[in-house]
Amino acid sequence: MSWTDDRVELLKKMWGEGQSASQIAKELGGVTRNAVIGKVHRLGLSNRSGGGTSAKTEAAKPAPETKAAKPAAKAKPVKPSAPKAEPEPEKPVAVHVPHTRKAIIPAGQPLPPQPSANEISPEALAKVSAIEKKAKRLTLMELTERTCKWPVGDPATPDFWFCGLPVQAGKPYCEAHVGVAFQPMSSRRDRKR
DNA sequence: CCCTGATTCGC
DNA sequence: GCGAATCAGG
Repeated sequence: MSWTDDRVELLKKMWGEGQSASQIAKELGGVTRNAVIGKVHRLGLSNRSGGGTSAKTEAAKPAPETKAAKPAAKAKPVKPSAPKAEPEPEKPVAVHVPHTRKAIIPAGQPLPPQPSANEISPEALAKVSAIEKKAKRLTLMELTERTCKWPVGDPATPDFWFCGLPVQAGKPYCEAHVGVAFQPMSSRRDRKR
């Protein structure tokens, strides 16, 4: 397969839409994701401009050493990683409070934040509902590093299970559940005084 | 282990 | 120009 004008155009389009290289390669057919990435670079649109997703602006390497001489001493340049001060409220796994049970939470204690009690995008919820039909229904011990750890059901009930669908990129949940687990930010100023 | 993009280099 | 192999990371 060659990069016809048509295919290049589709490549540009999909890349602009934030599609992954593998996705694009699959769509195009006859090429691998490497080919796509290589082409993207050659086209000079390596950076997804326009406020895309994670735009990696890799700083220029001070020493573009050749591959021939790279023993093991990896000169680590300075890492100007800005200190992220994001108080992201990560929800602990398996701490979902069963609404039906009554004696698990000590009396007088404030309830831990429940994700389901929040106002989540209806679309995200629908996505979750849909995804839960396909869930693998894993038990706690079946969970691995790459299975979605989203709990479903009442922990005090036989039909309690974890989503178990493949997670993505180090996140604890699958794509759908990440959507509801990590709230952007909202409905926090109800503490209006 | 799955995925992602980035880079290199023989072709 | 092309893309597999490799690198680097989530």
